Amino acid sequence: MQEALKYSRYSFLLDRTARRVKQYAKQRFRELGWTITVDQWAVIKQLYDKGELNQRELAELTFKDHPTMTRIIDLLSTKELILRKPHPEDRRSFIIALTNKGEELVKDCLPEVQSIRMKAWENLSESDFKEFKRILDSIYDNLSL
Amino acid sequence: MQEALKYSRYSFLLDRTARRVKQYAKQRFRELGWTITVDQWAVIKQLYDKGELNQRELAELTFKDHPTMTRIIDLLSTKELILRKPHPEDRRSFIIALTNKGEELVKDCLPEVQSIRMKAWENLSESDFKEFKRILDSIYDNLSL
DNA sequence: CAAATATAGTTAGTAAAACAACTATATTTA
DNA sequence: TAAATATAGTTGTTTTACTAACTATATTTG
Repeated sequence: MQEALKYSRYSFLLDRTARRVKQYAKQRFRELGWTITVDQWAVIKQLYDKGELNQRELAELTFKDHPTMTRIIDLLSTKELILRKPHPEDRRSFIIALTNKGEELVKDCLPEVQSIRMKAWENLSESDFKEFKRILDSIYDNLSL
Repeated sequence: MQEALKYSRYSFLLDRTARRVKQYAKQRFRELGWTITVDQWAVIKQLYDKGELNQRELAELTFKDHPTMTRIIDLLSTKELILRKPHPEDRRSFIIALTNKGEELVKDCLPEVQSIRMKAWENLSESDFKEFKRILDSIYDNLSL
């Protein structure tokens, strides 16, 4: 089965490219003197877009698991970019809110993040984007539980 | 600039899908009772295909950095799947070789790994694969240093 | 209502990624 | 040849991923 060998390569390409994208963003973040990581950015960006959320909601939106989210939240709290507020009706839960400092940071960084993201997409078209999304979603769904 | 917002999504999709692919393979490895990780597999598969290599060559082939390779090699050595042999002409370097046990493991696992890899590709075509590869390579190159 | 179950979040362990700083050895060049 | 530079690999630190096991609180059900 020659096909198997060939399609086995997609996972390598996928992993390699995903790591490069993250590495590139991480490096630019560093160069710009930002003290947050790319994954931390994803969280505060969600809070900026959607407003206050609990940890479960943040985990679902960013496709991270709960322990990972706990730790990212811990780090963002230490940096005083977000705040854990007790949930008024559910004592198991926290409401996560951006601080003023966190909101300022998102506003300041947003244009630069967009240009970092655009960089990867140079020389690619609108229809490439659609194809790419379709194929990624298909892979994702094929492996869903 | 509406485009920036939209293309910012590709990195999320990419990261999410790459993680799912790795997670799926990891879970299948577990279910099959295999004691190696997906990244460890990538290393012993290279050795199986290409024969003895040094750590630098393995790092380049798998697109991992040297510290990461050192640690994967350490783990595979502990499991006695590979062997670090001194390089006859360069005392800084090691030659990494599969043990018999390592070679047996690759032979035993290969068909199942291929079927794990094929699973992701269900409902996708030959030309999808070409498009996918082209776009991933383009992103990778756009972000190269 | 009490017991069983589900949910929100945390902690612990292992693996991996990225970076910096390091040791040891080779190679280049002044 | 001695000094400078390059290369192979290691170690330490931080962050993230995933799993399992855990605490505390809510909800369901018998």
